[in-house]
Amino acid sequence: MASPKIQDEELLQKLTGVFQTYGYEGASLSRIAEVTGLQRASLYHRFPGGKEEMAEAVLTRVDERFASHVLAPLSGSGTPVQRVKRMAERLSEFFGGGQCSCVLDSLSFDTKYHALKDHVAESMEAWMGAMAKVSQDAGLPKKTARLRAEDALGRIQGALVIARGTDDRGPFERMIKELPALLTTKSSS
Amino acid sequence: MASPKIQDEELLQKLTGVFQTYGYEGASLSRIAEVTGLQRASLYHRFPGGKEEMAEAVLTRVDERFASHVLAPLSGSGTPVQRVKRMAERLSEFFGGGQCSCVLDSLSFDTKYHALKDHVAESMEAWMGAMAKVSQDAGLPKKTARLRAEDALGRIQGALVIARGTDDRGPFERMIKELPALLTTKSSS
DNA sequence: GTCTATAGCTTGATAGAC
DNA sequence: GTCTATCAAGCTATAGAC
Repeated sequence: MASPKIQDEELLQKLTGVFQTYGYEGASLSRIAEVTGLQRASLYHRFPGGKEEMAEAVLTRVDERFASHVLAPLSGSGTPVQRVKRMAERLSEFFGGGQCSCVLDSLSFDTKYHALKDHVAESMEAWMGAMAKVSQDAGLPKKTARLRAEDALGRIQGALVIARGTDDRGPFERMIKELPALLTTKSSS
Repeated sequence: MASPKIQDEELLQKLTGVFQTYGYEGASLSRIAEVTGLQRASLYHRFPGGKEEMAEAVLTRVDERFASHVLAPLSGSGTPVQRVKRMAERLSEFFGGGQCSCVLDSLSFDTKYHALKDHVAESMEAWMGAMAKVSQDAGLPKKTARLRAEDALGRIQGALVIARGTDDRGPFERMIKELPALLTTKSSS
């Protein structure tokens, strides 16, 4: 065929959804084929490395979208508080107001592919680094900023776990509102 | 045989470890057989309902151990702050200082067994309820206490996700220290 | 209560036609 | 680039001996 049945971007988007919802082991090729509309053999044409390559591609795309869409406002214009507020808005969009799980959670359980866990660790590190930076911009000491960034990532991940477990997105929404103060005020809100 | 090759308590303990580490789909019967020392057929004798029953049994045991070991101090003697401190100690023990994942996370991803997610929701609710109660004992208004309990569960789950993802248990340890203030002080610490 | 053996299905992955 | 057909291996689950 001249053009693919499904474009890379849409393919990766659907792949991400499957890994978010079912985790690595639960994301069977049959399920992926069903969701994407491609047969298993076609998936191997797009990802010769199989499921491992699919998961890596998903993490890489999430890194990129996170950097360019969610974290970008952190190093943009405005006061640190304003920047974190924009980041929090993007974050909420990214996770569908809390109804989507994070692949850094769903893909961090043990599998036979060790490289996956390493990638997850790097993604978390990058995420925390960006948040620590804006926290420093807000005038917090370096070490304090780092701790706040760790707190922030923890709250985000925790709120997503609660949302998935209880179908209550309230905690996620509150966390989004509290994020600016958490990352920028000198004494915890 | 007169007595089982492995006692119920130890069997459930090992089962819990497998579900924590690999999630529901990743917890294959081969792996469970290997870890427990029982053959697959023997596992079906102990759990006629198969893997679904094993996961349910794990959640039920976690509920019990949580209630009797971790949450019990919350309704015990002492000031609310002292009670939360004891709970936090037990919590840290329970999760090996952060190196174990929580089955409420690992078992909350979509599977074909819907009842699992319902059980997870109930367990989270019970956990939050116990924490909200001690928070009320500390003098916080009912609604505030509930929000603090949601925050607390979120921080715990988030810290465990970070620990699994980055192999850094620092955030977990800090969270443990901050838990008493989070649940008992009138304005967030 | 545990075992060996096995059934039947699903998995991840490959070969080759179009 | 996608497909049908196929493979070996893994999976959950069961039957029946001891």
